[in-house]
Amino acid sequence: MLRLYDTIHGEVRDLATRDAGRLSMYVCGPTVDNLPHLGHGRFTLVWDVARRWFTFRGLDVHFVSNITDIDDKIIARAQREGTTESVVATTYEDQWWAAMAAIGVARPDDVPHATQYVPEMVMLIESFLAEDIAYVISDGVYFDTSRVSDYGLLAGQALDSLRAGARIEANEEKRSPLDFTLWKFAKPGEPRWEAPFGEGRPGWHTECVVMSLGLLGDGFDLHCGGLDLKFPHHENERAQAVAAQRPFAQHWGHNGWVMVGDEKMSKSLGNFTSLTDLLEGTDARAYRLLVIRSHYRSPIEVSPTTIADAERALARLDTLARRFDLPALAGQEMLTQSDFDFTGPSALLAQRVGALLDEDLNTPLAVAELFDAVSRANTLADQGEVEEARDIAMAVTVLFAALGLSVFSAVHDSDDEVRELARARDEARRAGEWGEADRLRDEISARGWVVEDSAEGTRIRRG
RNA sequence: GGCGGCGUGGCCGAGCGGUUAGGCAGGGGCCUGCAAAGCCCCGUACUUGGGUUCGAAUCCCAACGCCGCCUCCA
Repeated sequence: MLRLYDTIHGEVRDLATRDAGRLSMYVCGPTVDNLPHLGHGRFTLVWDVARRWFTFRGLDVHFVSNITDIDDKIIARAQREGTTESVVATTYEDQWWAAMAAIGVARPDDVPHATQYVPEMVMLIESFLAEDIAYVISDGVYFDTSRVSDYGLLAGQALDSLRAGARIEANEEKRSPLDFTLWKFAKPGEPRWEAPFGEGRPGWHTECVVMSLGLLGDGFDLHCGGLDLKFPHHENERAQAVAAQRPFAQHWGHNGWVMVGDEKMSKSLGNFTSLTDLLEGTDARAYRLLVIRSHYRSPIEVSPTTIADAERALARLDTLARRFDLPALAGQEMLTQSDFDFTGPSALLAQRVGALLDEDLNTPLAVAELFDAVSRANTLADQGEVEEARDIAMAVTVLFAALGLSVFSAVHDSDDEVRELARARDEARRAGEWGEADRLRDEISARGWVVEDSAEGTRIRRG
């Protein structure tokens, strides 16, 4: 049984599914008003890993993640840049998918866009107005939070306590500072949709309820997002579902933050905060390894140091793949356990790693287990137990691939020139001309390559 | 003010009552013509002060420090 921490209950619980063998999962996606940042990278990686693991374990996962393509920030950017909202949204959505592809996050099964669901949202808001659960004031339509008796469930605080902590609200017309926008009336020049209660655009919280329920249906299984979305976003989504008398997500998952060292976060300091920047010049797999090396609910430190650390750890894995000539796995397509045959020494490994991941996705312990297995495989190979070693090494790459981390030989195509130098060096070595051999090695490394001598022959790899 | 989290060896990061986490970096060794890769060994860490316990990094209390949410945020 798969188990996962649930925010509402505050404990790890069985991830029971509404439909046997199927898991419906909604992850709040980005607002496309800017380049994706490291935090976006983390949440997408965390839930991509979860999705992949659930799939690996045999569940038929229906994974939905939205794109918020209309929002104040998008409007602001469009005005600032003298362009339209849809140009801004399209531009940054393209950047988003490019970054997702780069970090190996699989495409969701459905990608609802907020602007495609406006009529449904209008209907929902109308029904709230009809029952006085929502009310109209000068700048828009608001949701009356007092109408939901258990409001504050996700926040872990009662309505009164939340209200007491609310900051000074500029809008005096609201019944309560906690009441949130369902619909914003359009100001001159702003994009607008028709609605009986006035032209405007939907509020963010309304988008996600409508899209998640619309695509996954009542009482879907799992709703995920960053910890910061817990309140008010998820609280407000839930409040609307409750008010609409529709069973909502049965299980809530929230991932931890990305810490970027101190407050100094600038490209000039090499302290990149944009995912796009990070991906320039680093192996994207390093970020995934960094993410799975810690628990998804813990904060992680992302800095040039921790990324470089992960890159070196990755090299150790790639070296293993090179040693056994293992094929690269993972990518857009997801793996299923039933496609693999874990027998012999790898059976125990797969079983242990599986048990760890089944229990609230304990990726750090799973990774530790896998690194142990790397040592074991190398040791066995050193001792000549090649078959057994290969079996374990293979299982290591499969299990990493199950989490979306592709381990591969990284034998980049060296050019003819480098290959010729290597051949010349081999000849020199055969002739015992060590001075010449070393000189040739220097030439090879000056071109950015590393030569390795082994029983199986000379290998050239990227340094 | 309310709610919540965190402080682990040089760095990252698990563990959450008794066992070597793991990775990276560092030191020593084996292997190698020399390297690279790999393997072995090493550092003996848990903010502080009390307490509970046969036994605490792990539970309780307090203090200090850091962070998050209560406003848009992954």
